[in-house]
Amino acid sequence: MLIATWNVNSIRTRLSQIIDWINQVNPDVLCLQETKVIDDSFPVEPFEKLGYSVEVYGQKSYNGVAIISKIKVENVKKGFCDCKDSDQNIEIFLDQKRLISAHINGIKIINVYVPNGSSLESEKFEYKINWLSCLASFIDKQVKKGELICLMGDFNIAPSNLDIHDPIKYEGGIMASLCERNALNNVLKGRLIDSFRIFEKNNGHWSWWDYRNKAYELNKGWRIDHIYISKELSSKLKSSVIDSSPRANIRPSDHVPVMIDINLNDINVDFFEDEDDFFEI
DNA sequence: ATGGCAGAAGCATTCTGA
Repeated sequence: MLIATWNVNSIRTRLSQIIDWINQVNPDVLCLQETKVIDDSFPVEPFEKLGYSVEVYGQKSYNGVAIISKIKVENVKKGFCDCKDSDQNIEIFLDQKRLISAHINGIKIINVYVPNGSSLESEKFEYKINWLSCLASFIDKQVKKGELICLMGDFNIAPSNLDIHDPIKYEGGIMASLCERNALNNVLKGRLIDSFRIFEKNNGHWSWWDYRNKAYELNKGWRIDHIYISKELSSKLKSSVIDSSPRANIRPSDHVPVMIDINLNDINVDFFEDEDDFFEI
């Protein structure tokens, strides 16, 4: 089962590139961020023609997430709908469409577009940290329900200095601060694993290059797009890779796809047994 | 140290992103 995530920076501008990439890679599930369209304007037909169903949660101009899947999608949820008793007031998160989740093949697929935060002094930074706190509550709930989780998307955080081309220059700044890394680790709590780091321990692997200053030509990138999986899934993981090739396209997104290949042959049975246990509680 | 590039809205220029 191939599961991918890609911040496409406008679904309408990037549509043909996304279709080309799907035809090359043939993912089972593709999670998109920064679609930048209201749901009625999302171009669903090109995906449906290729045998995919499309679930969208978007808004005008900014943000917007979508799940595109060849496998049956169930129990679609939009936003932090399961966080009512957390210590966060989720009302402030309702107008920014940044999270969509669903069950696919017995796995809870959670697609996120984490706020950028602008700078550490900004009000947007506080929003980012609060948003991540709410995400932590959301994940806590899923774990308590016994879900197997695949949490992916644009996190706008480099988890370690290995994930920045020049960690000295950017140390402590936006996307690299201890505050953001702590907030991310509070989401993961050790129970969700960075799939990419299971296979690759070295630096030099980027998922985003700034449009400015010839960042791509100079390979000055960051790894800020991630796929986190439940510990229980890690032994089933066959690969986790970043496909940097679409960054060389004409008019590319500034992000590239990240994907995992996971062997689900013997997972569903275990999962549904666990689910029965859960419902008896 | 600073500015730089891209997309949306909408028609000149501003806002936002990372």
